[in-house]
Amino acid sequence: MAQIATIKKVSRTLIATKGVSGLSLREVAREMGVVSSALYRYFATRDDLLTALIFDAYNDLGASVERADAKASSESAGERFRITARAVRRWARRHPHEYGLIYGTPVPNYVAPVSTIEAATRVPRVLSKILSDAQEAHPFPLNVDAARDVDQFLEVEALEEVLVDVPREMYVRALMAWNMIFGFLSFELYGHYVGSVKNANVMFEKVLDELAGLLGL
Amino acid sequence: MAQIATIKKVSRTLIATKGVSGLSLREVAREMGVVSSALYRYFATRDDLLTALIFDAYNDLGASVERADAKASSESAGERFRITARAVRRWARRHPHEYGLIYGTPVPNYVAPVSTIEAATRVPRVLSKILSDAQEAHPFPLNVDAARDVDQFLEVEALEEVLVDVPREMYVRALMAWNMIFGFLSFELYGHYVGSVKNANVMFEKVLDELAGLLGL
DNA sequence: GCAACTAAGAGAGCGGTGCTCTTGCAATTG
DNA sequence: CAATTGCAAGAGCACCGCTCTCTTAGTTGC
Repeated sequence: MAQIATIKKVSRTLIATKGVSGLSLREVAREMGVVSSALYRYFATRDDLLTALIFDAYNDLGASVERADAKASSESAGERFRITARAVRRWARRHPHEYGLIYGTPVPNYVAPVSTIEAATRVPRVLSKILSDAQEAHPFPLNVDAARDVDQFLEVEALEEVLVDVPREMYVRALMAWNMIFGFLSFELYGHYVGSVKNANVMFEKVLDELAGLLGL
Repeated sequence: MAQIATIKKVSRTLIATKGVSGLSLREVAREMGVVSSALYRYFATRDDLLTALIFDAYNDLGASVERADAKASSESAGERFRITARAVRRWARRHPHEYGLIYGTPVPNYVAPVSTIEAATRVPRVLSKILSDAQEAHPFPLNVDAARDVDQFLEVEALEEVLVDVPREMYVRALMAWNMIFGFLSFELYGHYVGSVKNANVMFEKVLDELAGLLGL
């Protein structure tokens, strides 16, 4: 196996057990039976390795969600929304540290490269497709006022690339739903539901119900 | 000044400039003109120092929000909700790294002590009071079904201590609103709105409008 | 078939980290 | 005055990211 792939694989298992702050190049090297300086031939810095892992995590999550939606193509829009949202959650719970890598506190001075941004839109794209399909099937009565000034605070040109065929009236709620899903997972994974939510599975379904209502699904 | 207070103060300025991962006991000691081992008399470990800072951050945020709500006591419930939510956001934007300390990726193996949990409920308590006041003033028509099985997935006994006089029918939406506010801030502060939201001030107001609608405010 | 080049790891070392343990000093107390 | 206590200093351990030079193994070109 190419060394780069091995390094990333070992790093992922290390992150899975000790968290991202517990990832050290020296330990990766030790695990590989190689001296630490050898790794610098493949990753100039620890942050470069993290960037590669972030990129992979976005794509892994994106692929999982795309797969889930593809399998649910015959379902109703509301069901597809729930299925894909559950796929996001399942991935997050299975890879909590990789989730933290992409949706937790960013490493200081980290600037996402363009390729990462691209990978990060895969989940929103899936949710967007469901919205536009639903809107096409039976249009949801929308408040036209909501579309008037969205270009004042949203990057409509960029959003149109992701929210294809989604009416502008829905942009705010669509962003909210996206945000709510990941906000929920952060709260769940980071322990903010301890003492208030005892069955996150059920609570998540309730949240999905509310979001579906908000989105007219 | 007591050494403990000095250590925390220096730590806070250090965190503000270099982030939480950039906080080192040795640098704190250097800044104080003292040798690093001296600090271990006051904090047995770096994590203990962080725990103290987390506790302070929760209380600082809680006090800010309580103050904002107290000043808005004559306003309508909807306005109070917006004012306190804005206070949360203002605090988060002014103390992004302390925000990360409490709502970002937790340090591995970290377990919040009871005192911290108590401090963490100050914001929810304020939001809850607004809800119960509004419900008292003019009751919001609630779906009684929503109250039926909440004890199946929520810690109703513990929640009743915080959500005082808030009808159970609203528990899910109340938790969602709380979660949405912090989810929004995490997205805003951690750069997930780059490329989609260009004016977070306005977007936040739109989100508050939606949440107010959801809560009947 | 041999020389030249290249890819990849070894090893030493720098300055940094959290943390421990022993030592020394100074103030306070009995 | 003697004893105790509080507090900081200093040395040192094992780890970290990262840099630099050196050696080895393999490949290429003639």
